[in-house]
Amino acid sequence: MADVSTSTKSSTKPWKSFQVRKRDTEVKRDAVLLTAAHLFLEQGYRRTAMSQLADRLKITKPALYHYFHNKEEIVIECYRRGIALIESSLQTADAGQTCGLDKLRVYVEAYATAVVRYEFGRCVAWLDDGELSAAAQREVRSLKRRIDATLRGFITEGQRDGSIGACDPKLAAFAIAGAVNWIGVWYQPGGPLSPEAIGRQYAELLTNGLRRRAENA
Amino acid sequence: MADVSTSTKSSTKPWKSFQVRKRDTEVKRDAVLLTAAHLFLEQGYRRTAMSQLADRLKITKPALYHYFHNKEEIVIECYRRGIALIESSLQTADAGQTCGLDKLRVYVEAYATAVVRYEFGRCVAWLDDGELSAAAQREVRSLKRRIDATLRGFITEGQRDGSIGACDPKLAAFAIAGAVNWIGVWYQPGGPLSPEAIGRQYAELLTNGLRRRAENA
Amino acid sequence: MADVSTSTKSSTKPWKSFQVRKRDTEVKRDAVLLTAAHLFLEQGYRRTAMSQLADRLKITKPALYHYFHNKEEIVIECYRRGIALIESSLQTADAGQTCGLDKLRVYVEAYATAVVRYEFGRCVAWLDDGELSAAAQREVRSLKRRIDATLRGFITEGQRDGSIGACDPKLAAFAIAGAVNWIGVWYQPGGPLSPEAIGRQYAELLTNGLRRRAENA
Amino acid sequence: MADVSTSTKSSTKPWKSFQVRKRDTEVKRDAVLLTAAHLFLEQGYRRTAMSQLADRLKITKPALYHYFHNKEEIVIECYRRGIALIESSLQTADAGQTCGLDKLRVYVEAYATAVVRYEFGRCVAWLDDGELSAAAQREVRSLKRRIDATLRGFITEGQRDGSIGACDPKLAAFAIAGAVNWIGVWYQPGGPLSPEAIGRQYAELLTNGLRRRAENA
DNA sequence: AATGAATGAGACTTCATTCAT
DNA sequence: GATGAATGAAGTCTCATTCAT
Repeated sequence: MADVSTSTKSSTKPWKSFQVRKRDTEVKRDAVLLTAAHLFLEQGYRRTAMSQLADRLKITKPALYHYFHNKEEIVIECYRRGIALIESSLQTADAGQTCGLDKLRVYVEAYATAVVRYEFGRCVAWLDDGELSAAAQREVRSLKRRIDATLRGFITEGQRDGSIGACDPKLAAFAIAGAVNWIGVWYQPGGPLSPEAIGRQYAELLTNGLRRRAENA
Repeated sequence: MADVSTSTKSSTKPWKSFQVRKRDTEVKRDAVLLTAAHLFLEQGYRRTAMSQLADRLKITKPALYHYFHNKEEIVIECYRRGIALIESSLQTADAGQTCGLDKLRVYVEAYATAVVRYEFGRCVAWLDDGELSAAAQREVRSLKRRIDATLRGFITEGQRDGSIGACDPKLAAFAIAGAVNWIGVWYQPGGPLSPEAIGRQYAELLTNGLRRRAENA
Repeated sequence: MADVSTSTKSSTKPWKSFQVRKRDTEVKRDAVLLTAAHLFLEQGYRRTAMSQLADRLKITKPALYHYFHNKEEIVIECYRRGIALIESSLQTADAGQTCGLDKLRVYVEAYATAVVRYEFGRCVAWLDDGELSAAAQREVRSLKRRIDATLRGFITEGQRDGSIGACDPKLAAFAIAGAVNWIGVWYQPGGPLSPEAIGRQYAELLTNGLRRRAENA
Repeated sequence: MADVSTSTKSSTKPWKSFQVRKRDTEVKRDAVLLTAAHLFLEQGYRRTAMSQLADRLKITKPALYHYFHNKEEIVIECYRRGIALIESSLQTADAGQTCGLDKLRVYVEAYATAVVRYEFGRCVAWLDDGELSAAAQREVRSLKRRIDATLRGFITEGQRDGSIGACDPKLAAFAIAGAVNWIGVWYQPGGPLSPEAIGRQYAELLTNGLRRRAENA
């Protein structure tokens, strides 16, 4: 922020242009969201006080209200970003697989990788949407239901095409989603494993299980 | 309430014996805990107000403080009961299996069944221990660590004895624990599946995976 | 409160009976309302802070919330009491007059007297109902409309029976209601004139005007 | 906005002359005051936020502070304009009447007409001067006292010259002022009655009353 | 054992106002 | 002159907890 003058292209103007200021605002909104996501993941939505958030950002409490109307709007935006990130991650996942089990594996890998990689993804996965207003809940639950439906769909498909054994698709989908969502509880950025590695192992475990397989271990 | 003495069956004693009174107290403490567990699971610890708990029990708020010193003591006791229930469930699980994979399967089945069956088990699995005091956290985390260690131990053992394929034991244990703990999020008593059935399926899925197996599907 | 023991009938009981305690609560609720009415009339609803109210009552702020759910509930109750007092005052007013002008005079006298006599009446007359929630506004405006309709009705009746001269009944009703409602602005209890005297003079002025009349001055 | 110079008619001058600029400023100050008066009358001084005022004027909040030092200065200026308008209306009223009653009638008509006609007049009549600082209050109350004194003076004069009957001049003045001030509560510009018509009827009612008079009905 | 009343700490939010540009 | 950003003070309300009875 100190060397803003050097970062603007035209050095002829003595004050920040609208563009720059608007960009600044966006940057700060993003900073608020990211810090909030961290705090929410650390402590939960309820226990995170606006003053804490303000302190960590080194701004005053009312300044937060410059960027967001209220506390809930902040979580909702975290959710929205997470939903978008997860959805775009999942879109790449449904192509080019031949059987239900393979589709499932690719899908789970994409989902798990997104949850690991993105703070906002972890918010969607882990935060308790019971805190949200009815309207906001609908938005979030719609995504979750879609993911759940996709999981069940692949499982049923796999059972039909013989790639997946007998099981209750509902229960299996719950187990898979649970394992992935739980990542939000333990994952700390900076560990030795890359998001992709974690995603791959999760997908492997949840589709093929732990048992050693003769053919493709 | 003034003439309680007349309402007891044995009119030989002018007031309830200590024994009876103590038993009454125990019964009420239990009722408090169970109701609290339900509320905590429904809404989370933070969002559950003491007044809500009192209302649902149809007693007054200060009466709660007769049975427990404070709100935290209530969760801690929920945790304790859950820990005890889970541990006793797990104790039966390590006997008579020959390979790591089998031990793991039996253990996971016992763990999942306990989480499904007991409200207090679900509290341990699902409630955020970040709400607890440092001392209480240690207690809870000790159990969780023990479970985690056992899971990892079985996985490593299975990898040594050839029953389990290559994978990161830490990650696999996280995935398993996550899937099971997540049960607290979706499980509602009264569904069509028994706790045992759910436990069995979870264990099956998390150890053998979804892939159809030629030999023993 | 110090001599409560002497005010309870049966001195045999060492603690206040439920009855007494309940009565105490009612007394305090009333005290809150009356103090609130005074403050609202002095400063308006908005400018009156709950802390001010608490201070004047020599209790703490949250104690107020023991008696009323929120600030609005307090004004609403002031309004309700005022409405009841005014309505019962007005009920005695419609009997035994022969012409519209006389009915009007008696009615205005009753209304003005009620506004002077009762703090809560002045609240209804003077407080800005724009502060209230939609539901509460309906309640208040219903009364005001009823009063307005009655005034207009008497005026039209008087014009038909010849006791009242030509004028716009709507405008006349506004003028009368305005004069009476304005009492809330200037009236201070403890002045030399009794509420009845003020009511009588208001009614006289607003119906017969100031002009000296030969026949019955 | 950057090329304002090109949009002015006389392109001979590179920037607006002081005169023009001063006039612009005056125009905008006036716009602020009028909009503020409307908002204050609709919602009261307290409930009207500076941001609301800025929004309705389609300018930013700090821009308001270019024209006025603070919120209070805005109301005070509304009051001042209202006072001026009312006073000049009243000055025309004391001429050429022979008895106290007639003087009163003409005065009341002028007062009522001014309150109806001018937003700022209604501000003086209706706004609660309790919001103002001590200094500002003195200014406003001085006007109100003057009006009150004049009303009382005419009433006493009328009682001496026989045109007005027996009554408490103080009370009568209150009633008259109240009826007129209350206009601010219900009057909406654009109704069927002209300000003059309303003023005349008010004056008639408040001096001669409603009773039909044989001689000059 | 149990109650109604009360409290202190702290949460979220609003708003008039000012600052740097 | 005007803007976006920021602030301090204050307000309403919640809630775990305690006191006197």
